[in-house]
Amino acid sequence: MSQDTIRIATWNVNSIKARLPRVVEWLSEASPDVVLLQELKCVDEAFPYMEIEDLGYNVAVKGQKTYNGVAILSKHPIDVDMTELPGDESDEQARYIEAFTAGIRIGGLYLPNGNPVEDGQHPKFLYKLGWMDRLITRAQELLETEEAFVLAGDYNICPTDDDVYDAKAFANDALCRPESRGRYRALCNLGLTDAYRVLNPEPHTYSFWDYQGGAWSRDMGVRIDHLLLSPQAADRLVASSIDRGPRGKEKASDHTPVWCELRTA
DNA sequence: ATGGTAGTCTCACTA
Repeated sequence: MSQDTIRIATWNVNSIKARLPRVVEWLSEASPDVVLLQELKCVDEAFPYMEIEDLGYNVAVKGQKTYNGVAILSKHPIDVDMTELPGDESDEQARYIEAFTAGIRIGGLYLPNGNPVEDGQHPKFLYKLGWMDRLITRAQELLETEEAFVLAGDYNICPTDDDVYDAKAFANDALCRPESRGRYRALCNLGLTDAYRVLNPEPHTYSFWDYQGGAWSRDMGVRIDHLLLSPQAADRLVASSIDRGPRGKEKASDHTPVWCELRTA
């Protein structure tokens, strides 16, 4: 007996233009229902709509020149609700897109890296923390609907020391700082579930490996790409995994896809 | 080892 499910994936591609062959290849073989992309590094008009739509996906893009940029791909129609995270009119970075598709609400996000931390007062670090506060507020609003939703993307957060290859070396990194982790925990403590971790308890499995220093071949990575599920979505969770395949290819992104599978009802 | 690599309107910045 089979049951209806949808698979939702997140992947920071580090330039959709440079990564297009890898993305087309992976979509063709993995065929997820919904895909959240980050770091497009292109404006809306430069997105390769045709190549993606030819694979059977609808596309919603929030792009930006050179930096950032997020997209939602879906085999179902996409009803876009917002293309920026509420709470700061002056924030012009393309890091958030939220839509209803495939019967579920989905927020795709590219959370600021936040380095350098310096004394904890560097503008890049403070921007990260402020952005996380706004994400917590948005999650609270979504939770009031009591509906299934997914907030997924590149969180630029290692939730615990089990999610980084060298905890000591990263102790003062914005990915691991207590201010960053505290806000991630606050988000989870609202009632959101880390889809990968709840089904995969073994420590030291990663979603990002730096291009430098042979990090991939030495498995020196961090787990920073997450799918957080509302209680109603978590009740439907049947599987979640990290697909390491794309990271080992030529001209790979430094991130690899993470996905979860939810029952549709 | 103040390095290393990749991407982008590059000689600088972001990650």
